[in-house]
Amino acid sequence: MGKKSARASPDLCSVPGKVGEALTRSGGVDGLIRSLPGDEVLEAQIRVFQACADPIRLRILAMLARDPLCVCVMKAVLGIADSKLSYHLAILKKAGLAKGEQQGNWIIYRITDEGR
Amino acid sequence: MGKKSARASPDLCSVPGKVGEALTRSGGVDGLIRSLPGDEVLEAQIRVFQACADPIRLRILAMLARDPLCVCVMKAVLGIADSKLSYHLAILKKAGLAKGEQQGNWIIYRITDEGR
DNA sequence: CGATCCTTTCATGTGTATTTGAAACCATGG
DNA sequence: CCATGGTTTCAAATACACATGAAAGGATCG
Repeated sequence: MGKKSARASPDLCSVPGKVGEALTRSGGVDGLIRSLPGDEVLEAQIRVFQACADPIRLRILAMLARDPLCVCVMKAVLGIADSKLSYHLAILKKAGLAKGEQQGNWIIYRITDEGR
Repeated sequence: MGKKSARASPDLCSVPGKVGEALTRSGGVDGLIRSLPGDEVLEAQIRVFQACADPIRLRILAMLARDPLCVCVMKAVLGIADSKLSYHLAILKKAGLAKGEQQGNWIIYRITDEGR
């Protein structure tokens, strides 16, 4: 029994020849499902891609790739409000692309290896 | 006049020594602004990152990286509605990460070099 | 301690991405 | 030409990311 599917197999009775062959080679629909990356892996990747999907954040990364900078300089370059900048920096931090380090009165941000 | 800035220079009179040196080396705030990527470049990058920032689309790319597939197989693997799948495929196409080619009754999708 | 500068948090408003189901489109076979 | 299976388009509902200004935190210096 059950040579075809664990998941309710929809009308896959007929697919183009080449696709069918490749599909069989990959272990059928079930094999394909198993070969996909798990949720945790996906979430980590998405956090990075999502973090890079914004013009302000890309500009921040471009700046930090040159030199570590404090928030006030980045603010001057980007011409945006403090809170806005802080919001984007937090996203970059959570994605592991940048990190900030307190130095006296300032916080110096630098890009991480991952971010580069 | 204007040795300091085209853009209204906010209080950059005092930044931490190291940051100040690096900033000078990079041509000051204005130099930094000029060194940033232009809007068109950013938009293209964002389209790609944005396209990758979704679990369904990442799974689609993972599948297509193995073999070209028709929509019906992807639908079976992902277990989502047709229209939803079509929506995500359109985004991947627009970002240049995948392309579809009509073959008889089916449309075979394959990953592009960029997508890989 | 009080003042000041740098930075983050909060609450709210706004727009854009995603979901969903119905309807339309397209190619094939009877 | 009509019926059918595969795929996309459309319009309306929902969710989520981003923007904004006010308020709060933290460190330094007098």
